[in-house]
Amino acid sequence: MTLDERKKKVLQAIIRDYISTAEPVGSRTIAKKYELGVSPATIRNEMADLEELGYIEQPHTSAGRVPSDKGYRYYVDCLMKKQKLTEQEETIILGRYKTKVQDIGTVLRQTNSILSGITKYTSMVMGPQFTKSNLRYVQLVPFDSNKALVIVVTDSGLVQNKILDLPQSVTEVDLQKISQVMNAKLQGVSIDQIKLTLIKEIYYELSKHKHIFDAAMDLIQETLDLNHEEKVYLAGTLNILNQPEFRDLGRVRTLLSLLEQEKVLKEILSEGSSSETGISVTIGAENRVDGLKDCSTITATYQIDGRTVGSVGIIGPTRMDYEKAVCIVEFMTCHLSKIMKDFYGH
Amino acid sequence: MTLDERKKKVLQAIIRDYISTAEPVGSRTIAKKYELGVSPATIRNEMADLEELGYIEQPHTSAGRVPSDKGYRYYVDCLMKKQKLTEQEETIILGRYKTKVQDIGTVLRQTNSILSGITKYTSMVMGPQFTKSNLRYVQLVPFDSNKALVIVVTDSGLVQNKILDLPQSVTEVDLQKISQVMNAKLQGVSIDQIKLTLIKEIYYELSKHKHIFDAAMDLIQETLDLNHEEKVYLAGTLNILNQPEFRDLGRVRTLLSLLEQEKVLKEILSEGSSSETGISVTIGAENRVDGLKDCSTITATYQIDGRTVGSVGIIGPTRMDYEKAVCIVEFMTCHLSKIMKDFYGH
DNA sequence: TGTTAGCACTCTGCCATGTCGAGTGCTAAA
DNA sequence: TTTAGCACTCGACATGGCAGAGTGCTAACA
Repeated sequence: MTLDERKKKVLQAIIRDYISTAEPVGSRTIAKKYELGVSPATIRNEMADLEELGYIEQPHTSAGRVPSDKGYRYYVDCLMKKQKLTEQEETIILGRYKTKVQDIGTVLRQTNSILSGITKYTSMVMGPQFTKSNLRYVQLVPFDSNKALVIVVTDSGLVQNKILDLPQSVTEVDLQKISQVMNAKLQGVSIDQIKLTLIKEIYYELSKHKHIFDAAMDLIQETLDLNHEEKVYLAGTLNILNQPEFRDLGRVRTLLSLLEQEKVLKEILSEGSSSETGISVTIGAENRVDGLKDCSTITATYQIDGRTVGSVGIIGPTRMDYEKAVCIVEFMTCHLSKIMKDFYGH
Repeated sequence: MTLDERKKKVLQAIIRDYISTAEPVGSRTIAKKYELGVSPATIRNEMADLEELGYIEQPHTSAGRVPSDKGYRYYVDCLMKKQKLTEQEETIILGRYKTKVQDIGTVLRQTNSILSGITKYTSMVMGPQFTKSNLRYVQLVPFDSNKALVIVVTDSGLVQNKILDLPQSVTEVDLQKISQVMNAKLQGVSIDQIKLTLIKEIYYELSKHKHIFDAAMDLIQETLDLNHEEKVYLAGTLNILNQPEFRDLGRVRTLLSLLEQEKVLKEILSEGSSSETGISVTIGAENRVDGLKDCSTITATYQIDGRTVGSVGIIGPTRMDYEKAVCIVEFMTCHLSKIMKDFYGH
């Protein structure tokens, strides 16, 4: 189903115009603004064809045309030219990062806020997955007479902590000992795998210290039973209020309450991870999440050591500036990968 | 400026009615719904008086009356009866808490979400202030060949961490030593005070270890230069979309973008901390934050060991159900104080 | 003196109506 | 195949009339 040159041009003109004005676009406008060298009447004929093929739609008789999801899809796949950010835009973005990388959460938050600020859409960033990281360090610290604080650090820089109840008999020295054994056995192992195999070895090691054995095993179990949820950062939710398609309060509510659910954000972001090119555009009804049927998302992943560890995405109306947005998302993920590389410096 | 009995009753009826219907209330409605034993005409006279005194207002001629800020203030101070939650409501609230307290952030988040869920307003919770807590434990952990992770734990259960660059010469053993010295000297001291006096002692202690002295001092400086911002949790922002006074998108945008700024939230919450009773109601234009002039806030503080460590608040339209809301906020802070007490168990 | 009934008046919200402009589809001519 | 012309459709907007809610005022009443 390939379109002839002129149809492509008309479709492109419609989409470009609609993206920038948010108004149904008529034959006259196209003839005037985009120099196709033909009269409105001719364009009307082309438009009738395009409508029949499903690339554009008419909100009602005697209104202009509006791109359909299929139209956007064609645009994204075939018509859109891949842009590059200008030198200037890149420096603006880079300038917004605070200088020093001190912790990974801050970097992700910054990235997120820059992304939503530049694109004017809503953006999300998902951090490295805790369970897929390797354990770097475990420490049990006495907290008060009958509680201990557990700190688990992964090599992707994530730190998790929680407080455990401590059996009476366990002393500070015992905690130290347990920490040591765990570190010795578990360092460098991925959090995922720890539960399965290695605990036996710890059993063996600790069996030399009979008096705390039972208590210790409970503690280790609890220690590793951490909150495995990876965090999703969200920014620029209010940007949707500036989109004319969200002048309706009901819609705003629906979308915002979707965005409050981390589950949904993860679902959106997981879309991209399957794609080979790393960047993925989902348009309107292609979205698996109900209630996002008139939104589009662009997602991409970032890497540490070539290993995909997280993703980044934006959400906007289907009338999104795909050309620009794709290019910004791409730049941000690249840069994020680069930061990670510098930070973990191999 | 004390009102006679009947005026009080009329004002109370107007406010009650307006709170529940959000419609300007007329003399007829009051005469019918609230049994004052007089005719609408009489009530009209009373209303004219009340309007002259500034307790109520008329949106336009031939509309009913609406309470003014002054009217609400009088209601809150004099007319409102202090309610108590029913047994049943209390069990519902308590039931929403997940059983085990594992970390302080989770407790605060839960409290927040319960509060906004029950009141149907937007709620905020501010955690213990990091700088006012006492240091419980510091640990420098090697992260990779030239970085270390610092973990600082306070006795209010806050954990902060960040990554530092490490000078070449410092070994794992050195880090351990530095941690030890810091723990020995700083445990139990409030974060506020650490910077001022105690660092000298550490200087002295570490001067025995000449070879790492300079590096160590830098590290300690950096360690203590943590992010001092206390976190404010926000929940139920979308609840405002259900309030008829926010049917207007512009207003929604103004309010939501205010709520995105942590600074503003802190300003709101700080209101209450000056009050003696612990609970504080701010109505409409009383609000210092511009853009909150047609909102009311109710804030209260919670304690650990009788020491005020954080606060809790809700934001709603001035047409807020003060009676109910005050009572819920009060209950929540009491309960929060109780949780804290159990948790830190003295 | 306080309370009430009655009445004229005002303002909003709603609906029906009419008009204007934008845009289309169709047809016939170039 | 392209274009000009024309009739038609639909939404946006302004207008006017009407109903309903509520008030303020006045005069009568207890």
